[in-house]
Amino acid sequence: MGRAPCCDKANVKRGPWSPEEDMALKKYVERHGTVENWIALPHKAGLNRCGKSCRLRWLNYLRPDIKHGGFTEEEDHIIYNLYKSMGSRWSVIASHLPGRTDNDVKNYWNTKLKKKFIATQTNLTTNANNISNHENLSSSPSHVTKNESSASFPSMDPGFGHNLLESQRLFTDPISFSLPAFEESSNFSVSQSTYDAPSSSVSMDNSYNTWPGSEGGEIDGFFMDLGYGFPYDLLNGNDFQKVEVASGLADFSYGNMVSSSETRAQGQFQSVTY
DNA sequence: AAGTGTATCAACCGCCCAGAA
DNA sequence: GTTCTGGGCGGTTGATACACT
Repeated sequence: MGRAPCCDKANVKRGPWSPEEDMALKKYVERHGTVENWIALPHKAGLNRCGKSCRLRWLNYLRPDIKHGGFTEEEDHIIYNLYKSMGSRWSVIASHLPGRTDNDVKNYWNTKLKKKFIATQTNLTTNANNISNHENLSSSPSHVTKNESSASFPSMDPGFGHNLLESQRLFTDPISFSLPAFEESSNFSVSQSTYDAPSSSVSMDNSYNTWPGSEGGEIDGFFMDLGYGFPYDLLNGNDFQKVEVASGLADFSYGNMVSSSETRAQGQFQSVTY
């Protein structure tokens, strides 16, 4: 059996709402507090609109507690994490973001965050693919020129703390960034730290808030900073359980955050002499 | 300045589900 | 138990703005 349409689509106005229509809808809802029957509302409010359209207009635009645009970094992180864990359940995701609607979140994801997500995934894949390139460099001459390194080294993923243009720029210009600062306030522990640089032996300082050699401007590198704050960064934006440790690169484990001894994230940094 | 491509976002479409009849 | 109805949701479209050539 077919379903009866909610309204006579041929005889209702469609398209953008006029300020007068907005006013009429707003007045009606505010006067009645709640709407018991959206289908009946247009007639009562004197609107020549489909009831569903009225509901959508109210929920997504006219509601007084709605926030428009200007998503914060924190909101980005929440959306990203929830999307990773539950997929495109926009209404559930939106319920974690006061003042945001499912439509808003959905649009924001589709137009902006998805690109960041794809960039992240692509970058991680590129990193993995470049590992062998990097290993090959260990037999290269000790000084790596900027051009050579651009061709051979993976780029830094700038994470969600950076805008997309910056992400894209870094992606194609892998040695133009500075080392990200480590924060001390994490449970992160370094189980090993080895790295065979073409020109020198480099290891991570065990206090992990400095990158040995960076002061001299000779070391550049990347870390899988996905923007959640270290070390949470490395747990998200990638299937942490399945990341293979890159041989010959820095190798870290997160004993306090995961139980599996096999669970590791990879980090790597490169030596570049300008 | 004009034409074209791209990004953004409001709005619509159609399906699913729960509850009422 | 079946049918009908409205609410809710995710996917998609289309108009507009903006950027680029």
